[in-house]
Formats: sequence, C-alpha cells, structure tokens
Amino acid sequence: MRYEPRKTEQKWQKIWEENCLYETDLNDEREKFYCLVMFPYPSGDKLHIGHWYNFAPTDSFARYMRMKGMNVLEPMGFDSFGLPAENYAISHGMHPKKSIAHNVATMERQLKEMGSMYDWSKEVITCVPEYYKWTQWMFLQLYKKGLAYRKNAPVNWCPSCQTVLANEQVQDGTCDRCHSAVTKKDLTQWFFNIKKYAERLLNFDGMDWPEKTKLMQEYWIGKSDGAEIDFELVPDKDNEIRGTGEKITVFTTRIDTLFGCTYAVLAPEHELVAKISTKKRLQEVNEYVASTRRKNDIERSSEEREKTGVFTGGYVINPVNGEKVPVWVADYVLASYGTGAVMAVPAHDTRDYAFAKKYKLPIRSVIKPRVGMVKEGEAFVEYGLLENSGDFSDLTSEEARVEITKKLEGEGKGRTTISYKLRDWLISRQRYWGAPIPIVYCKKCGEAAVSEKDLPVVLPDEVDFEPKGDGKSPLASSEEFVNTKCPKCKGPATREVDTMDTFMCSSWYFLRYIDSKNGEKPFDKNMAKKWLPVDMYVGGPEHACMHLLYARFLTKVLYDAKIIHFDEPFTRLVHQGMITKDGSKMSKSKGNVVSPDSFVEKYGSDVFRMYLMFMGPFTDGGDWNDRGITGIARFADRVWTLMLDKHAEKDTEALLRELHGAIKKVGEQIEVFHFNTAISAMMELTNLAYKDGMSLKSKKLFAQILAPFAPHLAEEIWQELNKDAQQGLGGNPVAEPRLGLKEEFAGTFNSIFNTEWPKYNKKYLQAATFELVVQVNGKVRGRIQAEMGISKEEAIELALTQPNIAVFIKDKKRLKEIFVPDRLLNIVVAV
RNA sequence: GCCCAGGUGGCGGAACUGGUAUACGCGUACGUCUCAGAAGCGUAUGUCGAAAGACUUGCGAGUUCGAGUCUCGCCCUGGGCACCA
Repeated sequence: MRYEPRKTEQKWQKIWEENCLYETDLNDEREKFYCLVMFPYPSGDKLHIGHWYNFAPTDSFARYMRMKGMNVLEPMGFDSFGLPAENYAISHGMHPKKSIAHNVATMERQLKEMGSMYDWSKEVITCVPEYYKWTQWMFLQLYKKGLAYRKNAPVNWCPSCQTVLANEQVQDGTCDRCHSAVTKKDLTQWFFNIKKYAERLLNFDGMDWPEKTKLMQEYWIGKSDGAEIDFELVPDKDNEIRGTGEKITVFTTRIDTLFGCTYAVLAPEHELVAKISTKKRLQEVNEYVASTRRKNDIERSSEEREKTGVFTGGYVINPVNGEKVPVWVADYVLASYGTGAVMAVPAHDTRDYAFAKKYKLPIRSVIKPRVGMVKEGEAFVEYGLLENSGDFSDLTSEEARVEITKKLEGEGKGRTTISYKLRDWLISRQRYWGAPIPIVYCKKCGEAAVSEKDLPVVLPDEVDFEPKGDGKSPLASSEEFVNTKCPKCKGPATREVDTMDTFMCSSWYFLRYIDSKNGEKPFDKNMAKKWLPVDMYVGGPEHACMHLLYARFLTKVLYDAKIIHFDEPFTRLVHQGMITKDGSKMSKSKGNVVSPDSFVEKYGSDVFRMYLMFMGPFTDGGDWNDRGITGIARFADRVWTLMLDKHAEKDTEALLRELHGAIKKVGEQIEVFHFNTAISAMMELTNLAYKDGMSLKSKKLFAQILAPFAPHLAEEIWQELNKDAQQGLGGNPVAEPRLGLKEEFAGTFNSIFNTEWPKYNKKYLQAATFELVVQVNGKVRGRIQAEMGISKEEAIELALTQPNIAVFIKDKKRLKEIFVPDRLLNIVVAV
C-alpha cells in the first residue's frame, strides 16, 4: 500500500477536528502547560516559509509535552491592527476590515493544513471590538495608576507613515517599517511611564531566556550609576540671569574628573539655553538651535560625527573649585538623557576632547594612568590616579568618586543618582487602523477617561483613512466619532483621535487566550491563576526590545494593580532563527518570498515540516533551498514501508538498543529544541530496522516518538498497527492509555496523541562489548572489540597482541599509558 | 567604535564533562532490479597517496599523554547597540 500524504493528512485533520481532539479543557486536573508562539501579523495575504519554520517545530514541541502527560494549551490568533495591515489595505484599495478578514481566512486555512494542534476555539483577533475593548481597558488601568500621561515633546516622526514612532521603533535613525529617515516633531502625545519600571525590568530571576535577549534588554534599559552636580550660573548684565541662584544640573558617571571640567554643554533643547545666552550671542545661538531641529536623527549623528556647537556667552561655577567655566550649546549632548546638560572634561572623554580641539577650548589632565603613559592626541578615559585636583590629588578614581560626591552632598551641590537610557513608551499613532485611545476632552473638565462600562470606544468604519500628508489623525475627520459627551459633566466634548500603538494590543494577548469569549472581563482571574504565566514562548529575536519588553512592563503593572498574580509573562523563551533566501531577508519588495503551499501540495505537511526541522538547529535558521527535501520524503516512505512490512517476530539486540537509544535521544533533543538531531536518531533507527526487521511492539514505540514530528503519518501508522494487533499479528491488542480523551469520544477513536510518551529501558542501552580505541602517542593506531569493564592491564595486554599496534611501539621505551575505561587507551613511548 | 554569537567535507549539518572528527541527510560514483528509464534496494564517498602512511575543524601560538572543544593574539561572517557623558 502506498502512502498518499495529501489524502491521509486531510483525512486526519477532519477526524481530529470532528473529535475536538485539540480542544483544551482548561479545567482539566492534569498539570497545565501553556505553549505559545508569537501570533502572526496578517499584513500580507499568506504565511511564508518563515512562519512555518517558527510554528511547526513549536507545534512538535507542544505535541511532545502533551504526550508527556501535560494538559497543553497551544492557541493561535492574529495581531491584526497596525500600520502594515493598513498599508496593505490601502495598496489593495480595500478597507482594512475587509483585507484583514480575507488574509486571516487564508492564514487560518494554511495553519490548519499544517496539521498543528492549535485550539481554534480560543482564537484571538486583536482588531475586533470584543478584543480591543479590553486593550482600551488596559489603557485605563495604566491611566488610573498615573502611568499613562500626555505630554508635549519632540517626538520621532516618520514622514512616510505619517505617524509618530516609539523610540524602540526607530532603527539607525529610520522607521523600522518603511526605513524612511525619522525626523523630530513637537507634538502632544500619550506616553506610558515604562521608565518607572526600568529597575524592575532589569531583573530576570527565574527566567529561562536566551542570554543574548536578556543582554539586549539590559543594554536597552541602559542603567548608569553616577551623580548630578549643580553648576551655579554667573549673573551677567547682558543676559537674563540676574543672580537668582539659577543653576545648571549636569549628570556624570565620572565625578572623579570634575577638576578637569573646562566648559559645560547644554543640549539645544535645554530650557536654559535662551536665558543664559548673552544678547550679543543670542541670535547665533537661536540659529544653531533652529538648525539642529531641522536635522533628522541620521544627519544629527552622522556627518562624520563632526561635532558642532556655539558659545552662549554665559558662564557657570564649578562647585568643587569655584572656577568659572563657559557654557556652550552643542547637539552632541542629548536632551533626552540624564539632565540634558554635561560637564565637559576634554582630557578624559573622547567626545569632549574632539569638541575642545575643534573650538580651541582648554584641556586639563586630572587623571593619570596608574602605569604607563597617556597616548598623545587622545583622551585618557580609564580610571587612574587623580592629579591637579586640589585635596583630592593622588586618590584613585574609585576613592575620588566617593570623596568628591561626599563633599558636594555636604554642600548641597551634588548627589548620587541613576540614569537610564530607556525612554517612556510613546503609544499615540496618527493612523486609523488601531484601537482608539479611550479619552475625551471637555472644555470644562479637561481631559477625562471614558468609563469602563462605556467601552469599547468603537473604531468607526466610514472614515477616509488614507494619510493626507498633513500629519492629522484620520479619525479627526469623523464628526460622528469626535463629538461626544463628557463622562463627568455630560456637556459636549471631543474624543482623542489618535489610536494606540499595535504593540499595546500584543502586550497582553496571552492573557486573553485563556478566556477569549468573556464579554464581562478581559479574562477570568482564577483561570489566569491556573494557566499563567506562559511556560514556553517562541518567537523572533527582533522583538527583544519591543514586544517582549512591553509585555513584561504591562504584566508588572497588572501585577501591581493586583489584577494578576505573576509579574513575568514568559517563563521560558526560545527564538527561532531567520530563514533567508539567497542570503537576504525575504520580503515582498525583493520578490524572494518562498511560499510553503507548493511544497505541502507536493510532499505533504509532515515531510515539509520535518525538512524545516532537519535543516539545522532551530535557533540558527539558515538560507532556504529545497535540495534536501527528497531525503526527508524518502525517510517518510521508508518509515511507512518499515511499519507495514519488514516484520520480525523478535527484535535483535542491536535493534532494541537503537530503539531505546532513540526514545531517549528524541525526547531529550525535543526538550532543547534540537529537532534536527532527533530526526537523525529516527533515521538511524529506520536504517537498522530495514535490515533487522522490527516487532509490532517496537513499531508502536517508534510510531509514538515519530508522532510529534509527522503527526498525520504517525496517526495513520498507529491505526494500522492497532488493526494488525487486533487481527492477532503478534502484538498486544489495543490497550493504550487514553490520556485526556473526552468521554464521549473514548471508545470510538483512540488517537496516538492520547497515548503516553514511551519510556526507554536502560537495560537495552548497555552493550556487552565496546570498541577500544588504541592510540600511540595520541595517534589512533587500532580499534579492538573488547568486553565492557576490562582493566587497564587487560587493555594494554590486548593492545600489544595487535601487530599493527606493536609496530609503532616495537623496541621503543614505554613511558606511560593512559586508560579511559570502556573507551580508549593511549600508550606513550619515547620518540 | 563597543557588546554578543559563530567559522567543521562539494552542500545542510553531528560530536557527552578535553578522549574514535566528519553521525544523519543531500549530492556524486558503481552495482542491482527493469525491455528501458524513473523510483526503490545495496555499496562506496574528507584531502593527498598505488600502498604503507601523512595531513585535516578560519589563521598563528600555547596548555595537555591527548584539543573542533580550554588559554592568548589575529582574520572573517552574522546579530545587536551606537555621541547615553
């Protein structure tokens, strides 16, 4: 009988669905296992190979956990709000609602064809009111805690997408979606105060995450221990400072270099810039500030990093020595970090050094190396010994940090402080396709939150949503949407017209799966208690400093609000590697997107998914080619032939060893996501069984370990084998444990996925003999079959009887022998 | 520039705690089956060499009886950060 993959796969998909085999009973008593894969973004019309590469192995893992006896939840959904989805709709001349419905339907079909065990009864689609109602509810929780605030600030603006972007969405000064250069724009926008959680987000205790990802988040949060120092402004009849005790506060991590400060620098956006400038210099300063504002991020940080700036005419007093130092404005100082002002120490900071050289500012060394000399023509930036530093001279940098801080603290002119690179999360978007922000503005009452019972604030369908290039939110044009009543005074009010960043939708979706139909609450508290956090989370590493950071933040906020009982959402995290085509990322614009459909059509989904898993380690990814897929197709055919043919009444010892070795290895390798080596172990078993034959009992064990990888094939084999058993072909009749099978189906259909993962028997793993490797001076000179457990002496004796080994020893003097039991003997002779 | 990860046959990749380098698969060659081909089945396959043997895990050194694995220096590839004071 030939195996017909397509027909068989469709047959089982239908039977599984009819039997609700993969519908997880959340109230089941068994231990829960929440296996989650990052849900797809239906911005294109089809899943590509990268999705399969991600989803299929994760599904194999989930199936394995199920067979290990866990009550596994493996849900699926769609992250369907957002810019790319909207742009897709615009380019196809459709309403996003329509294009999303279409794309979701296609992707659902593809996902079902994969034969994965997604529980579709719990599907989540983020752009439907039943979902985004709760996204808005989440916003209100943040708002209530004072963690959502509105502020006018210079923000990142993508001129092509016509919307603002969060800091995380700017990559190399470009928009992470369309790669246009990002500019700055002053806008009043909504922010979430993620900075408040910076310290807690640095804690990864108990989290099984890739080191790389933790490091990336750590760098992104960017904690620095340092100090703030107050520099008093020197009054001048020529500027606005009139001796009122105004000061510039700078942030530094190198307070030990304070005596080397020869000027101070303000960021162009600093509030004191105009005040400190003298009348004479004011025009030049204003021109400089205006010119930096015109530059985008790329221009501002590139231009060969040539630093620019202007002197304000103002001076400040260095609190440690009373020195008067000039104040400059330069755009190499960032307004958004620290205090937006720095003390410049050109002798010990490369940036200050370059600036001082260019503008001929004094450079004074205050730190000398403990050993050696300072290199000519550059700043000495390491710690060392202080010099030219008054009473602090000769202290080490480490001592001076403490001492100088102490002194300034005593005088009220300085204090230790911590700075983070992390910025607050900007969540407003001037686009149509997103969840409306549930806020209204009333002339009388000001800003007011929509009350929870009035959610959702529905996104209206009839809106001209194409960006007009004026930077206005499309929702502003809908009078029906904008005009509303104030929740406080019931007077006329207008709605917030910006929508929320899609990352808000995806930062809590894992909570919704466990109670996706709940119309009263975002989720049931008890269910959350039982099912969360997520045990295994799989998705791309590109989300390290976006989705994964936001989801952690929101989880902590909900934890603090006592809405949930855990404060980390994902206990274990694994990233899949990227699949490229001819060395470059697959993208529609490059036209190198490979579709899985034709491969599924030709080979079936079992073969296709096994091929993806066999390519290499899951976390590596790789360049796509289909050259090797025939090898997997051959393997599947051979397994089929083996199972229906190649029968043996009794297994050989070698086969039992191979089989139990495979049971052990396959399980171990799945757990660490090394699917490639798990498959190779099964290939080796197949090769041996082809020669030796295999008993029915062993075939069943083999089918079970194959099941997570080739679910349809294994199910078909399982049913065939059990038929054989019933016909008395030599095995046991059907008597497999029926794990978690719904009562009404028990007795009608016993799926292989309701059987228990086999246990290997140690007894079969031990061989009676081993191959003793004999080396002479570290070079392999012979291999001898020997009995397990022989002594060193016996091994030496055995080795010397071999003529081909003796040749290398001959009459040479034997110095020593190294013996590794049951493995190797190395005889060292004089040369 | 800084921080991570990696570099193994013609190709994808294996290799436990330092102990047989190249498992498994692709490709290739030969054989078998066939009227023939495809598919299947079987054998071989790191390089040089007729063989004995020598050499071989990016390059160079070191530690060790023994190094793909550990240490130091360098080169290359991929990823992240990038004026964060």
